[in-house]
Formats: sequence, structure tokens, C-alpha cells
Amino acid sequence: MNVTVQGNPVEVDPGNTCAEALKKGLSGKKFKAVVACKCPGGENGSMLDMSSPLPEGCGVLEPVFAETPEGLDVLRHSAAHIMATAVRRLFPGVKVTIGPSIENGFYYDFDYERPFTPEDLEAIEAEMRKVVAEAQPFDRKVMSTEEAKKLFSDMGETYKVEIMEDLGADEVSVYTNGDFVDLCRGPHLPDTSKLQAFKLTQVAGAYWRGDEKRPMLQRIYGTAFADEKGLKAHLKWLEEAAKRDHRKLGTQLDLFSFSDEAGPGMVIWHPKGMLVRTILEDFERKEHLRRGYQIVQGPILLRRELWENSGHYDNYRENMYFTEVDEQAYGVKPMNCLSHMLIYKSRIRSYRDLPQRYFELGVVHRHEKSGVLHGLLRVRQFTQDDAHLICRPDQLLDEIIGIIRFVEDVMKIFDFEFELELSTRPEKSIGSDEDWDRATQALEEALKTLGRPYDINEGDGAFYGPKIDIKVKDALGRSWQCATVQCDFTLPERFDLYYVGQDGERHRPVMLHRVILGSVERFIGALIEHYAGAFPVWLAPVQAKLLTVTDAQNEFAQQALEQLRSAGIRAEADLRNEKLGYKVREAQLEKVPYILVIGDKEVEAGGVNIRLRTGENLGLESVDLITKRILDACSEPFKRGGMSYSFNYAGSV
RNA sequence: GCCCACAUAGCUCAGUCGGUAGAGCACUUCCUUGGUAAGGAAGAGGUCACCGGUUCAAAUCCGGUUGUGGGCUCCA
Repeated sequence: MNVTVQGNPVEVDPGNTCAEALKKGLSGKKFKAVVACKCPGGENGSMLDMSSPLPEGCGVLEPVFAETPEGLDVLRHSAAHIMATAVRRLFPGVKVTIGPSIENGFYYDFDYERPFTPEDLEAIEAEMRKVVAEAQPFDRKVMSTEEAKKLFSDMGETYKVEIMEDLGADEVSVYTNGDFVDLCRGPHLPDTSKLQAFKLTQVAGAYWRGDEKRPMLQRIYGTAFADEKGLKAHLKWLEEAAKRDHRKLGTQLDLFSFSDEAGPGMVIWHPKGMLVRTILEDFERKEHLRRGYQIVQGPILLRRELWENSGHYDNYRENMYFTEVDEQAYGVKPMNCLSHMLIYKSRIRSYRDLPQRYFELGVVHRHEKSGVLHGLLRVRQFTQDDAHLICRPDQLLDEIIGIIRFVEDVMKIFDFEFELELSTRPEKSIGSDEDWDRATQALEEALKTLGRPYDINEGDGAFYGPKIDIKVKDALGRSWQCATVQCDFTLPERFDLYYVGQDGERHRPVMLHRVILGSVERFIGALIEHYAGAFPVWLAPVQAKLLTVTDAQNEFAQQALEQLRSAGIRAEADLRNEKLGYKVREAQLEKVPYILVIGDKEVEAGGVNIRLRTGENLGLESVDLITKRILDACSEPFKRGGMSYSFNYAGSV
């Protein structure tokens, strides 16, 4: 029979393995880097072990190289098995559960009588190297589920038996390497020696099957790459990410802090951080007004009865703060929708009045579980750039498109890539099938109209309606959930919202909940990491810093400062009796975009010497020109989004 | 909330076998007037997160509480 390998027809015997066929089709050197193979025309078109016999009717056999995403997946999955092999050797009595490959690595969850320590991790890694040196072949066997259940229950591997019970299949595949047997779909490396570049990174607790009511297991995380170079690059990337940590930069740049006395999850904004925030919020107000939103504000405390009526008291109580004054109970708002609906209800609305778009920079409090708090990215008090759009059903599509376009425009300004996810009806939900279908269709149609790719999260919608989540990707490729658009049929019903139609009858509007940045706190946290603390000029708390060489230039520097400030530039002057090198160092560490040096030469020429925070020196320029240069740099990102913006935040922090 | 680890000056961190605390930066004062990432000297600054226990003696050992970090679950 004939098989095509990378375009080369190869003559093979019917009993040949995939490895034998690949070896014939590839040069010897290339073959070494193959970790598995694919038979696209075969029975299931899926990945195969190298030791598998050539599938029936397989015309094309594709090698899977270690450095490809699919190859890394195989490599990491095998690494998880190798880790389990080592753990079983070192810790008799340990029970294994599951060990998949994940982005950038792998993990395996174990059930053991005591927690693993960092020393254990070192020992496990050393033992893994032994298993690698032993070059144990990965051997695949298919057996009946019944047989496999007996095999694993004899070994005391109760978790594996549970997995098989849930699988409900007649047959399962089982992989053996050395004395380690694991229930696994595969495929795996030909043998353990193919794993060379790996490192165990951390131990952590994890619930069995992700369920907090089930036992807490111990998860060991590791990372593995096709070669040492890839591993080193990844470790370097981790270091770079740690340097960008917004919590660290928040302290270094004096933007914000947290305080034990104030309480966990409560941000204290310092002058520089608050200035960034103010600019961002003002930008949002202007953009919302420009796009036909109306700015509103509701109270932080609302009577408890209102929360009972909305369903929040029943469904969201454990996350809410309550207080009582004069025997009247109030709930602290975790969301902004209620007062927006009260505004809608404050008068009778005609079909001509719709859509109503209410925008609020709404301060909300959510009593999140203590373990989830994380810098600015997960806090208990935060400000949502929240809007509720109340519209007629026939307006739904246009409104959704408008929102996603808004998100696109805004993300362009920040140079953020983003991904879209559509979440559909969950099992526990309210509303009619008809409503759900219509809303889901509208969301999907909007996505299609915009021509952007999107993922579908089946059953991941809110209980009151389907939604689109927007995750932005930062400079390091990590994603953060920010914007979201949610359809809601419940609240208009519960609060009896209506409009008078052309027919003179009452009709039920649809409500859209949406945020663009998500929360101002989270977004700024993401921005800090995205820019590594070096804010673009329009957002930088200090845009220019004037440094004098000696105090002979102080008078000129004061004049230049006045000129910059009157042009709306946030400028400061460092007139201290310190050496220039020292002043430059401080300005660099503050990540000030324009460092303007003034010595005798500059005074004489009537200008400043420009040093950028990158270290680049642009030479001497008049104060007029540098003013224009800075203002141009401010509006540059807005041109990218087809917008314009004016600034006037002169002042000092 | 759960598992594990951690908590020392404003910041970053040392502190060995249990004997009442140290550095660098920052801060204050003085000297220094200098050209693109740290000029010099002196000074001030800590109830070693909090509560309890063991001990002649606790930053150090043990328990609890609070907070933080890494995960899990949840989420903007």
C-alpha cells in the first residue's frame, strides 16, 4: 500500500506502524523531532501514537513535530504522566486523578496524606529525570471499561474508577510506561526519553473536578518545551511579566495602595493614580455623550425591598453589603441597573423615546470571597463604566452592534487586541424560549455583521439572558475579562417596564446591560501591565519634567513650566540642588515621557534638551515646539480610533 | 470560602543554635553648583502584623486571629 508523508509517496507494508511509515517518508534528522502523527483521512482523523499500526485506509500521514502547538500538547501531556510516575515512586499510597496539558505547561492532581513541599518538588523533578533516562516506552492498550475498572480499583485508584463511571463508554484506552498505568486517551511520546526540557513550577490546592464541595487535591504545575531554548524563553517571559505586575508598579509609581486598616479589596487612590483615573473617566463621559448616551447617577444605598423585588436579595445576597438606619434596611448596590430602571419608570415612555441609554460611572460593592482578591484586578469596591440600554425588540440588533463598535474604537486607542465570546442559555435560567432565541440570535447576528471571529461558550450565559464577553489581550498575550454585553428579559418584567407603541398599547422593552472597560480599577490594572507602567502621553500623570543643571537656570525653567502648563500640559520642574544624573535617574524611574534638560546652553538658545523615557535624546528644541510635540503625542492614539480628543489637565501631582 | 506559603523601618530585604534589631534606597540637616540612571557627611526612623502559650529569656518555637502571595471555585 501507499501512504503520502509530507508530499512524498511511500511504499509501506500493511502491518507497518506509523513510526515506520514516517521514517521512510522523512529524512532521519527530521524524524527525531516527531512526537506523534495525524492521519487526516483515517477513521477519526485524530492524533495517533507513533507505535500505532497504520490505520485502515490511511492515505496521508502527517508528522506532528515537538515544537508545534499539537506537538507541545503531546509532550506536556506525557510530561504529566512522567511526573505521576515519579510521584508514585517517591510517595507510596498516593492516588492519581487527572493530569492534562495546559497553556504553557501541564499539571497533575494528586490525593496524598500530607501536602507537598518545595523540597518534594525538587525530589520529584530529580526522579522525573531518572524516568526520562530510563527511556520507558508509552504502551497503549484498549480494554473493556469493566476490565479497566477492575485494574484500577485493584490498584486503589478510586478516582480513575469514578472517571470511567462518568465516561459511560464500553471501551477505554490505558497507557503504561514502566510500572505506571494510567487511564488516558493519548496520544503520547514514543518513550519518556523524548522529554528533555521541563521544570516543575509550583504546588497548589485544587478541588476534585473543580467542585468546592469535593476533596481538596494537590496540584503540581510544571512546564515543558521542545528544547531548552524554548524553556528558557518561557522562564524569561515569566520574569518579564513579574516586572510588569501592576501591584509592584502601583507602589513604585505611587499610583495607589491597599491598607489593612481600610479593609481588604478596597483601593486607595494616590494623586498620580487618581489623575490617570480622572482622565480615563472624563474620556469615557465625552465618548458616551458623543454616542447618544445620557449620563446619570443613582444612590449607593437602596432600600432592601427593592433588592428583594429585583431578585438580587434571593440570588446575590451573600455578595452584598447591608446596613440599617432608623429601622430601615438598605442594601449597598452591587450593580447599577435598579436606579436606571427607576429613571426609565419616572415617566411614560413612547416607542419614539427608545432606545434610552443611561450611562453611569457606578461605584459598586461586592463582598467577594477573600481568596479571590487580587490587586486592582479583583476588588470589593469598584467603579463600573456601566450603561443600560432599554430598547424595543426591533432595535436590539443595532444597539448590540453599536456597543461592540464602541468597544472596538476604545480598544484601538489603548492598542489592545481582544477576543469575543458568546455565552448561551444555562441550565438554570428564567424567561421564555422565544425570548432566549431572539436575544441569542441578535447577539450572534451582531457578531456576524461585524465579521469578527468569536467563540461560543455553550450554557455559560447569565440566568437572565445570553451575553457577549470581550477579553482584551495585553502586550504579553495574557487576556483579561473587561467588556461585556448582556441581554436581560427578567428585570423589565419584574419592574414592569413598558413603552406605549404605535398601536397605543403597552409593550415590554428589552434591556441591555453593558460595560466597555468593565471596571475602571481592573482596566487600569490591565493598562499598567500592558504598558509596563509607561503610560501613553495622554494618560501619563506627569507628561514632562524640566530638569535644571544648576540653579542658574531656575528662572528660565519656571518660565518654561508656565508656558507648558498654560498649553494644558502636565509638567513639573525639578529645581533641587542635585546633580543632573540624579534628576535624570529619578525622572526615568517615574517613566515620565519627556525629560527636558535645561543648562546654560539651552537658556542661551531659549529651548530645552529633550530626552525620552526610552533613553533616546532628541536634542535641543524651543519651548513652542516641544509643546506642540507633546500635544501631538496626546492625540496620536485617537487618530488610530478615528476620534479626536482635547486635553486640559495641567497641574501637578 | 478551601489548600499551601509568607508577614522585620516609607520601599527592597538581611537577621545563623531562642539572649530585647541591621543594610541599601527614601526622609531631615550640612557640605557640594554639577551636562543625561545614584557626589559626600551626619541625623532621625521599628511594640519585629495582632492575641495567647512554652521558656529565666521569643522577631526566632507552638496555637489562634488578621492581612498578603500562588492556586482552586467564583467574577467586572
